[in-house]
Amino acid sequence: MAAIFDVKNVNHLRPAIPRPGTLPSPCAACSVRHLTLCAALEESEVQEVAAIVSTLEVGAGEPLIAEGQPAAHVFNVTSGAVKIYKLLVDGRRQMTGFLFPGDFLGLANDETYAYSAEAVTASSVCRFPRRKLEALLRKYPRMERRLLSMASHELAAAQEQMLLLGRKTAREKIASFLLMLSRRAAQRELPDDPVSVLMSRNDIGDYLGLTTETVSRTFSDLKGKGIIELLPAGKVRLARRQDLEAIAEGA
Amino acid sequence: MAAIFDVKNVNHLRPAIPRPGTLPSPCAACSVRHLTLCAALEESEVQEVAAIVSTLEVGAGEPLIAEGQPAAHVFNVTSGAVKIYKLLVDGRRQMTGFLFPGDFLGLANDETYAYSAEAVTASSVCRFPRRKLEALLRKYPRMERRLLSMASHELAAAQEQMLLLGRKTAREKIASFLLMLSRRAAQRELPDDPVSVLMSRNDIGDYLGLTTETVSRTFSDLKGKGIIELLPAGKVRLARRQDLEAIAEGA
DNA sequence: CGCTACGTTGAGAACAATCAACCCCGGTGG
DNA sequence: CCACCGGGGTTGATTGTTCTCAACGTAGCG
Repeated sequence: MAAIFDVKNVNHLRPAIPRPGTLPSPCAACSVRHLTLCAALEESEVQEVAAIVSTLEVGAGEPLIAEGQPAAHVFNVTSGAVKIYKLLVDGRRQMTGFLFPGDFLGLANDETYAYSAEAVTASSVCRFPRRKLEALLRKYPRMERRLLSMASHELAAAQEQMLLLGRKTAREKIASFLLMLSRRAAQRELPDDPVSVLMSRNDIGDYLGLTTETVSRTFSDLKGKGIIELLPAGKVRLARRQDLEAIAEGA
Repeated sequence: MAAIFDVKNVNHLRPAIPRPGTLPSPCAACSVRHLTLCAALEESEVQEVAAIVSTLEVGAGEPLIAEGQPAAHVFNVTSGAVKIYKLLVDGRRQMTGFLFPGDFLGLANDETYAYSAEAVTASSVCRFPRRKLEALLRKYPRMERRLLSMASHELAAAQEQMLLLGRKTAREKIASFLLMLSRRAAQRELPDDPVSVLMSRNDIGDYLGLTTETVSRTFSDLKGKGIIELLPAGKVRLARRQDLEAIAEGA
């Protein structure tokens, strides 16, 4: 339990390619640009972004930001998977999101982060100093508009998640979760039917407001009914997607 | 139960002052401007906003927007209280927010609203045609920045609410709810200690992921312990705010 | 004056949490 | 090489918080 609090030290973040001076623009080859903030920019403008970002690699389980820390940076996930969460004083945890390539994190109202973030699997992120990004946003209103659009999308997702947390049963939550993963994989042109579930049962529980045991039991139950199949390496086949969708919507 | 579905017809929205031609600028006297989108604007620019808004009055319980409808307008609450919510197919409802003067609603990614909204008490709202507002945002980037700031604030609130829904007990939820109402009243310079709880037990339940009965029981319980006092007209005195805060945070 | 909507309280049921045992796997060190 | 350990996952038994069903009180309104 104590381990969840070990999110203070963010010093083990390492630059991806530790060869200053020989760095090619990390943005030029960015494979998720069409999904991110930078989708709003012309090729030439991307250069300016490249000038202010650092690319970082984070190992599985390593912290990226911690709730309450000064919000100095904004991040963009470029590979892997990141989880963001909030804690109660006694250690209860609520995952507020899983982030995949193209998703951003670190927007803050006041001067500190409102949540913690840590890598689920080995991941890379690009990091923008907040001040410099703000300057860039002022220069390129299209970029700001893009950010607003992304935030508004996040807001809609958050409301969907509130519906799930407040009103869905364990079964409905798991069904919704698998479909969400599948849809997001599809958006990124990754396999969406045997869908890859990278996070632990415990992480899933903390995302859905359930315990590990209930998550595990519910997976088994859905498997028993032939609605899903549990494959090796965390893959899940959505054998009867229609049924899964009906369950997710509360039918 | 069927009644919750009667949110289709939004034709009973009435202009506040049905005397076209003699309308004074509704924005000039706007008492919540410092809390809204328009906080970003100069006096002269507010004129341009005034040119595109309509002011509407909505009676208690009347719908404002319905999930799935074409998202033609964005709204700003100027008086009263509005609830926004999502429904499951069988009628289960999750309130995703209570809105007070200065709050906005109607941001949409795609072309339809992601949630329904209805007045809790008699309220007034100002309504922006979405297209025209977008044009204005393009013209005044400060306004767009203000909107981003409001959206990002909403996002933080949504994450806090996810923590509540997924991980707090009934007691903690009610304590958090009362403190939230108190804080928001204070922001608006309204009485924040005997705090005014305008919504029904059922609405509160649908906001906190509880049933009416549990909400009622939990209020009674907190009253029994001397932590709150239930006064007439839906007022609640936070007799021991410290304790309430400790409960809300899970201590 | 009776109706309906809302709130409160009680009794019992149910879903998910808790406590606990066990398995499997990968890593480590004897 | 294998025994040990720890983390993650599964399953079982039991508990408990919240839901459900039900009754009743009260206030507002036609």
